[in-house]
Amino acid sequence: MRIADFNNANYLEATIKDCRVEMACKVFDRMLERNVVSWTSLMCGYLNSGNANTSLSLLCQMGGSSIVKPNEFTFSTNFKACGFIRVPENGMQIHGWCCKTGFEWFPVVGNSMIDMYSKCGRIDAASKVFDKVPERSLITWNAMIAGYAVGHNGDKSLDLFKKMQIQGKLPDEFTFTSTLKACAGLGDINSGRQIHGYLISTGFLLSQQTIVSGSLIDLYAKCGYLQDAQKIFDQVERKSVISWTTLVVGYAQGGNLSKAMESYRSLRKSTIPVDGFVLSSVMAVFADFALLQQGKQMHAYITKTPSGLDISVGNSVMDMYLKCGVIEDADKVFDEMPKRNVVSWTVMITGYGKHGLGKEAINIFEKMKSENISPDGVTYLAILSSCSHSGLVDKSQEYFSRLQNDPTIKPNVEHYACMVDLLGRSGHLKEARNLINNMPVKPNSGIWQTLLSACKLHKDLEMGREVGEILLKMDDLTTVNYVMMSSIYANAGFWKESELIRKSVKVKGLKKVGGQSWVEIDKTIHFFYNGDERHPLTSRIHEKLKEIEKRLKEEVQYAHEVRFSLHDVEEESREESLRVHSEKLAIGLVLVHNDGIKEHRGCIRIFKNLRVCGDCHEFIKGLSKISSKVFLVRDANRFHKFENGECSCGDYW
DNA sequence: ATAGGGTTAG
Repeated sequence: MRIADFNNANYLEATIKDCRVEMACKVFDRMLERNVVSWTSLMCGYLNSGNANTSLSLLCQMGGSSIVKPNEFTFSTNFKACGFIRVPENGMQIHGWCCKTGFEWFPVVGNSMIDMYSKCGRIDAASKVFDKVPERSLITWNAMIAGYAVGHNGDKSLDLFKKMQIQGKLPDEFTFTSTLKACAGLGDINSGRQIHGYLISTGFLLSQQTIVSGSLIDLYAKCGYLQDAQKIFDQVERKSVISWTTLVVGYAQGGNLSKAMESYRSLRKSTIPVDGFVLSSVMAVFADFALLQQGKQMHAYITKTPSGLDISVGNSVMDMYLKCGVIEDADKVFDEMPKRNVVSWTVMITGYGKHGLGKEAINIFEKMKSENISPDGVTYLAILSSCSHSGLVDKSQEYFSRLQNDPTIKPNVEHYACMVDLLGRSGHLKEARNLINNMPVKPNSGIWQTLLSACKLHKDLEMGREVGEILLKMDDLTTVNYVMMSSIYANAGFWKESELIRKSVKVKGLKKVGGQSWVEIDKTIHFFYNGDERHPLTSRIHEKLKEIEKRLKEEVQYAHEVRFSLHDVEEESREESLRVHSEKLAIGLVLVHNDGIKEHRGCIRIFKNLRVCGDCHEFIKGLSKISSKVFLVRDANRFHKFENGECSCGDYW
């Protein structure tokens, strides 16, 4: 078992390994004479069983000894330990120790330091070490190229790849896999194809087929060339579960659900056992598509399979239940997990937040401490957005200052965007603007979009104009940016400007994502576009919707008015809103289907890829009242639970 | 006893 696999290994295996280390430790304790080799061996033992912390504390003990001194083997082992558990602070200390003792000039030490800093996300520190290495071996180059590739500096990986060849170093299969990863990250299919060519001509594609093909599958899949990915996959003689996972994820991320499932089924038919990686990947597909029945079925399978105990698998099951709107089942999985990590807690906080259960999300956040798990950047994002979904302004400011005072986390633009959103929609536009101006990170187009939608909500034409200009300079390809600007002008009565902007969208030929909703009935998923008439029951659906609208007008004074939602980041265009929105069609189908059934249990679950519009929101509210049914709608942003004429979002979304 | 590569969950 490689160290990197440990997190996902099942517990039985880990325990066996642990027992061996325990025995080794007893032997070590009874040794009369312990030299640097016995110390280092023990550290390696712990590290290989995933216990990096123990290795580091042994190094500490060694530091207090005047008899044995660490050597280059000891240091590189512990750099690996630091990289494994991502503790750059410890790594830097050991780095200093190496400098004092002169070990920094040993090739192994330099190489492992580059790797350590890269794995800890300190890419600048890694490159400083790289620059100082007196004699760069192939391993040195590879470590640095890999560091850049995983750290989203793919262009630098490719630069180094060229440089090393100029200096006469021949790349090997390690170099190729890292540069392929760089290409995949950059979406640079041309460089990727070139490297594919090298791999064929150098023979590495055949000699290292399984791993190298894995990188190629990932490259083609990430760049959207699924046919090429499939072709490579088909040619691999000894397919590994990794190749399979890469392909499944590739199809899923390309939106091709049926191909993703087809690949997974072919893995199950093969003799290769599934692992935690592929299980959590497939479960994530069910979560995103809200396929509750299939998710449940797989959950049942997971409980019978060894890797079902992996934390990441449990986390993905929880996330699936939450994204399907079944909080109770997620709770149960969470409570019964044998071990939880920071992701487990974050999944729960995010899930509760999206259901508008801000106070419960806060409870979960505070409970983390009892298990000695510290929040990370994503956890803070989860709690901030939970507060935001529930309108808990004070609480979110409290958590934001906790985040700023947390020395282990650097707030990123997403954190600031969350605060800008909260300030902006509560009407503190100037403060929101100031926050952007004074934050230590570079604003992206997303944060300006957030501020712009707040300007629109509060009808601040002056700031809206200013922000719109900044935004369109950064991103003139996204339709919603124009739509928002146009409606800010329209709201202020500047019809000409408004129309001008709308026209420029048409001239540029920008496209937007179409609205799509779906519903699961008796294990079948029915998808609807806006104005979709493909469903065989379309005429009955339309009749049903008309009947409801008539009753709504009579009974709850529902007016077919188009109310602008707060975040119309994904607002559907005017033309589209004249057609029947997809969520109404999905609801219509459920009601038509239910006509033949006397009793139906539970709530009706609808899913949508964009945000629900104001009109549909009012419609479902009214429908929940006159029908005495509960509707749970997951849109792109959060859940809306419609019950007795009211929505859990409090009309504020 | 040591250093570099393909996949996963928020």
